[in-house]
Amino acid sequence: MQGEELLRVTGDDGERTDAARNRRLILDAATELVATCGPERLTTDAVARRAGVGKGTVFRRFGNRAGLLHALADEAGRSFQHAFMAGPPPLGPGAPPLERLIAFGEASIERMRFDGQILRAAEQQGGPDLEHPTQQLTRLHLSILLRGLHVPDPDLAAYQLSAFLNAGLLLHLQEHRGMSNARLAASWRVLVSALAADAGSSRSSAGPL
Amino acid sequence: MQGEELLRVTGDDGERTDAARNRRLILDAATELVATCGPERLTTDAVARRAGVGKGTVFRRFGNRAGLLHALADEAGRSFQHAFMAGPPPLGPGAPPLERLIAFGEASIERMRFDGQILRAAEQQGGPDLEHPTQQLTRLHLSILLRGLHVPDPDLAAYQLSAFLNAGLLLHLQEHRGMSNARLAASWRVLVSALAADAGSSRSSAGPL
DNA sequence: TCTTCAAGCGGACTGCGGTCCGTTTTATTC
DNA sequence: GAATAAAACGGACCGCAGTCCGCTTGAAGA
Repeated sequence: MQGEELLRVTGDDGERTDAARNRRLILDAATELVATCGPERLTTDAVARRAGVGKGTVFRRFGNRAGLLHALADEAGRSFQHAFMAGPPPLGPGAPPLERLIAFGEASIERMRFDGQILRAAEQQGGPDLEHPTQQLTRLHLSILLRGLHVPDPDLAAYQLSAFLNAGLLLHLQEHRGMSNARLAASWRVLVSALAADAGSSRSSAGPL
Repeated sequence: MQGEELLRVTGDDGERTDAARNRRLILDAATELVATCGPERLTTDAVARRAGVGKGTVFRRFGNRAGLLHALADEAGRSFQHAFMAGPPPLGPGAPPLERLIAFGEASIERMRFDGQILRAAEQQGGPDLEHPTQQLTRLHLSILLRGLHVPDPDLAAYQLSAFLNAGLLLHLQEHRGMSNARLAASWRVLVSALAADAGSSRSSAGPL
């Protein structure tokens, strides 16, 4: 009967200390297992066993296997996020939009070398979660740059462009089709340059860029 | 010791008659079940039971659940394939490449209304199979049209464009983001028109289209 | 410190995808 | 029609994702 909805500030977040500790244990265990056997062999049983927690705890913290993989992918991608949001140009702020877009694509393609496996595993587990915060942030970044180029429907164009940058496709082209990063980057450059040129020319009939 | 590698022609294909009969039984059973409960609730056990065959038979014929879903999707998409390969323009042959590209995108977007569910289910089952014959045919079609527009790397550009036309993305935009088919089609038109204009202008400095 | 109870915990349990292997069917040859 | 070998069959079996529910822990108020 006393203040039903009382606020408990226990850790950094509204998370109990044992819960926070277990979250870290699980993430660390998962990271080790991925490093050992690759993401596709990562079983929730193994993670729970290695972390010394019950299986239910893994699912409580991360919802499902996809959530766990996304959490791992996010940790891996944090430095990339920082690079395009606050790092040096042309990837970070300071360069003109088209150059930043080109740099973003090139960096995404390069990144597959390191994070591709985990990103693909996260994507393929139950269909890519297009509304995951990381995905949203990526698209927000793209749409701002596209708006800077005066592309007609930048939000939707951001979906289009990020569809091409997904890990499943890029890794496939690199591994199974043997395409070089240079070739992938060139095609990306053609695509975004075409969008930019088209938008520029339709805005003022003789737009130079 | 007698002719080890002897050729047996038993049915239309190199398939035994019981095998062919069971393939049809399984496909019919799966089609009915999909119509009843939707593709995501389609279990291989249920298909086998309904078809009156063993579970092993389902897997022998179709490899896995993804294979079965792809087979269903292919049946559903056969008329679409025919439309863009041999139907009336602008989707079929006879119209200029840019118009056919635009029509192809519009038709793909419209198609989701009918085949979207199955296509998405097939995609999401174990990651989209980019080298599935149907996918290859789609990209071949796109790359031919793109080559007609003198786009630099048409094979790769076909991958880019078909990435945007995948069912998971289109259905998400339609259902979860409430985007109209008109809006999706408009953005598609912008994209391919930009590619065409860019390729045309770089080929001859004052290309009119 | 003691009480209270929401939050967290964990492992047995369920359902489904996929495999395995002994049995049956089919087409061919003699 | 009998023999034969390959192909197909089917259901018991296995591994893993995800759920459920009774038990434990830890934070807040008294």
